Amino acid sequence: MMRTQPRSNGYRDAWAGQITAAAAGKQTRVAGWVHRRRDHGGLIFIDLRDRSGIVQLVFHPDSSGVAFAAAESLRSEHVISVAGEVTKRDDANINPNISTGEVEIAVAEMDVLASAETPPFPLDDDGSVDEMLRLQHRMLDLRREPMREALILRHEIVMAMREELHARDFLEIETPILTRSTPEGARDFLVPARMQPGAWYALPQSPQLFKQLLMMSGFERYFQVARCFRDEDLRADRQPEFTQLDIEMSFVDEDDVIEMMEAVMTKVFAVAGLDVPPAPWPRVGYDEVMARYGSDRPDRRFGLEIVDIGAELAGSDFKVFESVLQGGGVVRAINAGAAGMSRSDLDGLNDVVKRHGGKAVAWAVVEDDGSWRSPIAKFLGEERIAAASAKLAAKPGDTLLFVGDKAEIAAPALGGLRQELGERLQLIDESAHDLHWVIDFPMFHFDEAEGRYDALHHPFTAPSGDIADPANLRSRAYDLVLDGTEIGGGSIRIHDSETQKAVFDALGMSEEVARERFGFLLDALAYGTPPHGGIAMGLDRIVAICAGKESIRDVMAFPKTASGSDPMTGAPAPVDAQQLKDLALRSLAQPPAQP
RNA sequence: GGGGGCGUAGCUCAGUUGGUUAGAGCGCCGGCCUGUCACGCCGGAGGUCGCGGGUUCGAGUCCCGUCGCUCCCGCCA
Repeated sequence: MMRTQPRSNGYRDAWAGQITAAAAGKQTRVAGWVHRRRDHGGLIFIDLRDRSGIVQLVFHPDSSGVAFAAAESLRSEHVISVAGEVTKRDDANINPNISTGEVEIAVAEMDVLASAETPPFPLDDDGSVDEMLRLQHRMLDLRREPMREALILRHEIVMAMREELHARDFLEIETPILTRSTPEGARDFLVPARMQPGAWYALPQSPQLFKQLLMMSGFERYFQVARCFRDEDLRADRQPEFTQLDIEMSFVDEDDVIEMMEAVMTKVFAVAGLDVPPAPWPRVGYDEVMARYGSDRPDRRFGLEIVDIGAELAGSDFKVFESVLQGGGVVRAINAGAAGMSRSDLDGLNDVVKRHGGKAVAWAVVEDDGSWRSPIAKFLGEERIAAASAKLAAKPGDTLLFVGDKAEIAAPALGGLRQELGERLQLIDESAHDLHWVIDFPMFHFDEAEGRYDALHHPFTAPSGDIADPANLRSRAYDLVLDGTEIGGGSIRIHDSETQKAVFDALGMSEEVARERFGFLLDALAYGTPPHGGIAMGLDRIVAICAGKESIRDVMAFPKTASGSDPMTGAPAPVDAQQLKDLALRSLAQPPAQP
C-alpha cells in the first residue's frame, strides 16, 4: 500500500498501481518495468509494473506517434517511462483482477530507460522455480509478486512493533556485532582480530548480555530489531543469520512482559490480517504440554492428545510394557480416530517414532464389539483393554497407537507421531490459529553424556524454587507458541550476584571461569541491578507464518541455502593470501572450488 | 554427522522392461493480427539428460562415486 504519490519529475508523477477512474481525462506519467506485452499488430498493450502494482498502457498507431513504433520492440523487463492520458475503459474491457482495471493510459510519449535480457525464469508468474536459480538471481526473484508482498508485509510488521514499543516508552538501542565468544549454546561465528593476532571476536547469538547491561545502565525499557548469528545446521525455519525483536524491561515480573508482548503481537497480527484469538493467550505449563502433546511447542489446532494408560495396562503379560512400567517408565497412547490406515501404514509409523527417538509403536484397531485387533491384544486381556479403551474414549473403528518408554523418550516420540498424524490425516485447519504461552520450564536438564546440568533456557534466567534442588528447580521463563512454532521466548533474569553465582555453580562452572567469561555481568550485578526481564521474538518466523510461507527464506531478502552459501555473491569464498597474512592466519583446508 | 526426496530444453515437467533421431506446455525468435489482459493464429530455433567412472552390443533409464538443491533427525543455552 503506497501512502503518497512520487514527487513529480521527468520519470513519473504517479504510482502505476494507484491510477484510478478519478484520474480519467488527466495527463500522467508513470515509470517501471514491462510486465507483459500483448502486441495485436495495429494495437499494443503493455502491462507496466512498479512496486505499487500494474497499470495497462495502450499504444495506438495514430495517437502514440513514434512511441508506437518503439513499443513494438519492447520486451519483458525493459524499463520505461511513459506519458499519456488516463482513460476510462469501456465496460466490456474492464479487468476486475487488478486494482487499476477500470482505466488505462493512452500513451503519447515513451522513454526506454533500459533494455533487459530475457529473464532466466518467468517474473510474471508465481509458479515454483528452482530455489537455487531464484537465489542466484535474487534481484529478479524479488521483482516477483510473492517476494515483493512478503517483504512489504515484513516492513509493516516491523513498523507495527516499533510503533507500539515507542508508544510504550521503549528506546531502540544498538548493541555490538563484534563481541565476545561464549562457549555455551550455539557455535559462534568468529572474526579474527587483526590488531590482536590470535584473538577473536564472535558475532552475537543474541544481544542477551548487552540488553541486561542496558537495564543495569538504567534505560529501563529497551528494544532492538537485532540481527543474530548462529553457526549451526540450517532448517526451513533456521538461517545462520536471522532477526529477532529483542526486548528488555526493568521493574517487571512475568505478567508485565507477557502483557506488553501480547499488546505488541496483537498489533502485528492485526497488520498482517492474521485472525488469531484475542489476548490474553492461555499459559500452559511445560509438564502439561509435554504430557498432552509430547512437545514444548505443540500445534494445538488439532486434538490427538496423548493419554497415559500405564495404570490401565499395568500387570499384563506384554513384557515390553510391563518392564517399562516396572522400571518407572510410562505407557502412553494416542487415539487417532477413524484413521483408516493399512497394515503397512501402521507399520510405517515405526519409522516416525524412531525418527523422534523412540523405539517402536504398537497399534490396535477397535472392533465393533469393543475388542482390539492388535498384535498385542492377546497379552493384555479383556479387562485391561476395556479400561484403556475407556480412558482413550475409543469407539469402534478407531486406531490406537501406543509407546512405552521412559517419559523423556515416550513424550517426544508420541509428540512426533501426533504431529505426523495431524498432517497426514489432514486434521489441521490452516485458516485457524492457536497461540499459547508455555511456562514453568525446568531450570536445568541433566546431560547424561556430560554428567552435569545444562541450562534449559540460558544461565541468566531467574530460577523459581529451591536452588539446592536443581533437578526440580523451575525457571521464570516463557515461550510464545503459534501453530506449533516457537515464535519467541524470554524470562525474568537473575538480578543478584548470589543467585547468579549459584546458577553458574550448579552448571559446573568454576568461580574462575565464571569470573573470566562473565566478570562484567557479576560486577554489574554488584552495583545495583533492578529486577528485569525480557523476551526475544523471531521476526522471520512470525512474518513467514503471517505470509503463509513454509520457509523463512521466503520472507528474507537475501537468505542462504541449506549449506550456508549465497549463490548470488558466492559467499562464503576464499580470500587473498595477503588478507590471511594480515590476520596472522593460515588455512588448513584447501579453498573450495568456486563455480 | 545421519536419513529421505530431487537434478532431462531458458522455465515447469513427462520419458514405460535398458533399444530408432529424447518429448510436452510455457518462454524465446520470425511472420500475421485494432480491444487484449495467461491475447490469438502460423512457422522456427533451442539438449554436456548435474559431473566422473562402471556394467552392457546399446544407458536419461542399472551400479559405484561425487557435487548441488531440499526436507527431517542430531545440533540450535
